[in-house]
Amino acid sequence: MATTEQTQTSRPAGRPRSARAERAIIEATLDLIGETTGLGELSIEAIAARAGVGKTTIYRWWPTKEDLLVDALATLKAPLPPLRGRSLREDLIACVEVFRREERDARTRCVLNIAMNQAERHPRLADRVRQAAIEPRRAVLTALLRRGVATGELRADLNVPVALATLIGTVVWYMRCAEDADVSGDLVEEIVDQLLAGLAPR
Amino acid sequence: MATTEQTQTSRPAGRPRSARAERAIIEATLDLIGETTGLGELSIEAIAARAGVGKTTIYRWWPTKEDLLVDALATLKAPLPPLRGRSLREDLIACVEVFRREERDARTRCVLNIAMNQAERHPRLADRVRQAAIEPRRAVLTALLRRGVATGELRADLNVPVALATLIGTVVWYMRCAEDADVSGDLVEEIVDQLLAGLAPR
Amino acid sequence: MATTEQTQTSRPAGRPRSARAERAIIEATLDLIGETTGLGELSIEAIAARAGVGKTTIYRWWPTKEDLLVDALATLKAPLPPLRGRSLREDLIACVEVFRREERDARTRCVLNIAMNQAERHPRLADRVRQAAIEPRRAVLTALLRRGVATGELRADLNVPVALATLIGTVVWYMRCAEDADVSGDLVEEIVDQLLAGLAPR
Amino acid sequence: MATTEQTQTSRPAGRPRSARAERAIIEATLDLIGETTGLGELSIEAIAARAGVGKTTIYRWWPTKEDLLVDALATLKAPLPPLRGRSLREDLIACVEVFRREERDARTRCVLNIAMNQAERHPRLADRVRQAAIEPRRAVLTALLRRGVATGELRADLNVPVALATLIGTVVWYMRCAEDADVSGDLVEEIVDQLLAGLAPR
DNA sequence: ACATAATCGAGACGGTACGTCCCGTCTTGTT
DNA sequence: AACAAGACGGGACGTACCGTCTCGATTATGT
Repeated sequence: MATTEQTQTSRPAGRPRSARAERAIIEATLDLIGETTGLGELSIEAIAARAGVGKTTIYRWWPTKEDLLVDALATLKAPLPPLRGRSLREDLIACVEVFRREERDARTRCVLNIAMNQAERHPRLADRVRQAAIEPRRAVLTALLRRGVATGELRADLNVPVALATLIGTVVWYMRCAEDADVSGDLVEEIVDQLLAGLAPR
Repeated sequence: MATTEQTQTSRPAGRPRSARAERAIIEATLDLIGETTGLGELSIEAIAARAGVGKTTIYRWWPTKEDLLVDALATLKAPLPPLRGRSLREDLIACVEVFRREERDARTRCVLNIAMNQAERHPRLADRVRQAAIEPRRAVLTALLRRGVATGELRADLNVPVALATLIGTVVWYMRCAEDADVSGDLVEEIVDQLLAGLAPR
Repeated sequence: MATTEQTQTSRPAGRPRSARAERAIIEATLDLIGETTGLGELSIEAIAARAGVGKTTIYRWWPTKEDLLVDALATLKAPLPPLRGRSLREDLIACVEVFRREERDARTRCVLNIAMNQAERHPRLADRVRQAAIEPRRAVLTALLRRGVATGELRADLNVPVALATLIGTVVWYMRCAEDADVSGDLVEEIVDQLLAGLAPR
Repeated sequence: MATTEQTQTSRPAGRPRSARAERAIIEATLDLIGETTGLGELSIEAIAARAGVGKTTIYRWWPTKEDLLVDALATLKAPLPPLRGRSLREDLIACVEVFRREERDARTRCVLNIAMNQAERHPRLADRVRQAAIEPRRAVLTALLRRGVATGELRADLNVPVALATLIGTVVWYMRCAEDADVSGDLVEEIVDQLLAGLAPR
């Protein structure tokens, strides 16, 4: 058959993209976004310098800063919630724990920053981040809460989205705006318990 | 008593500071921070242009961008929570309502952005914003919750800071990250009721 | 007879102009123009500071920089050529000597700078300077040369303006552009003698 | 021998310097210095604007304004004095004619301005200008005068530098300070003739 | 092996905003 | 009034990055 054709993936000829450069760029982006306050302060020049790469190489593959960020943040995808235990309470605590731990790392914290603050300025970016980072956790928690309703652990008329927002919102607010901005594992349990108290049937 | 004029301390000589310029600068800053993604993208040049003012006049009074922002955001201080009604539920709803409404305006929303996201980058600014914008509301809500405990409307072992974070955090998270990022007044009631259900004695 | 009224010249009421300030301003202007490269670098701010005077006081009396310079340079008027001796040669040497000495002082040198270089840019200023500073010397020298023609010391068909330009031009060029930019009194004599040799009858 | 290509030393990597930009900058500088009164009024911003160039590009190659001026004025180097004729008189006239013509152009006139007036303020610049623009002419004229001495057309004890200053100084002074500041070709001849009359042997 | 081609780094390009300095104007209270 | 003090709107300074553009050098593929 033919000439340049390969069985499946015919490479287009020419020097192939450097995996090393790509990794270095993503890594440098994550480092710098963690030290930065917004897209405006994240400088391509600085990324290139830290990655030991020409600016051209960045612009060749990511036309806009958003594109680069989307790819970079995607790699943080998280270990995702963990395996589950046997009771609703236990599982909820485990889920929230993951959230709590991620909030302590500057890199992953900025994912939430973007999701929460950049919706108007960078809707495409915020959407992608929400899709990649928030949605999976929401799905897991939603399933969990629904299961609780099914098993009778939670009351039947539960507003699941509100319950979900309560769980996450409380932790996030506490960690970011409380006087003692630190949240211990114990506090997570307390939060979950309080929620459960309010949502129990009767 | 007398007038506001002072008897002794004469003004320091020279043309006095222009109130008009100061107002215009603060106003321009608020306009632009509302259209911006972070301190880095807020350009003094743009503020000066929009305010119809020389850059010098800005730098004369606010050495750093932070200083300017602190003063600008201070003017948003908010009408603050409203007068109170007669039941705990009613008052909580009123308080949260204020929060909800402020979250709809880009200008005031960015106050929270700073308080929640800039703590590491601009600690001085974040602290001042928290002090000026968050603390008063926290105080009011805390008093409200304590009153609820006193009157027996809330259970005695209530963890007040957690309850407070739940109230605010739920609303903020809902408005910023929920699928349908809009929150109606009804939803506010639902959130408060759910909280009360969990916190009621017994 | 009234109070503040004077016999003849009724002063216009209000605080009288400060002679001290005027002197200080003129003096400061001369100091600074001597350290400067052109009107553009002569700063009113600097003059006011050095004179210990408010900028207003300068602008009140001299609408433009040119006006101030004209007044300032006028005070340099020079002792003008000296008394004269008994021979043409002696008098010419005396005249040129004055020129030579003035060229050594930065303040008076700048008078010539303006006369020679600023004609296009500041015609009004250059004209006034020429009128005040150059013209008198030209008149004296011209009279001198004419007398020489009359007494038969110089040839009858002498082109007086050219002879004059030769005398002054040679000294100026020598002092400003020669390798050893210094001109001794002996050299002045040599220049005059050479001119006389070329202009002698026959 | 071979081509102008060099075998070993490869270019230093990176985009090469733009000849177009360099030319435009030099040209703009000359235009503007011709409309200006001194270094202080020559604004880099204006040069960049007129040249259609970023300020960076100027600062990259010329750290100071002086450096830029030196390079710019060097390009005016002049067609230099012309080929020579057969008599001393004819050659002197030709030389002075060049001088006269250059004094009519604002661009080249400012070369002399700098050489004559900026020695104290910008010694480096004045020196370079003298070296590049004055010295060659001085050399040619000096040779011419020495030849005249050798051929007996001029007297043996001639002070060459003084004679040279007389030639140039007379023309310059005449053109810059005489009442009718214009100098015709005829006048040049008259000046040369007068000089020769004074310098002829006996 | 060798032309072809797409990559890479380096770095110059035309720009924008920075924060500073000084301009010339203005607006005070004091003399 | 005239004065000093000094704030005002404006504009150029020299620096740091922006995102684009040219380079020579490198590294693969397809004859």
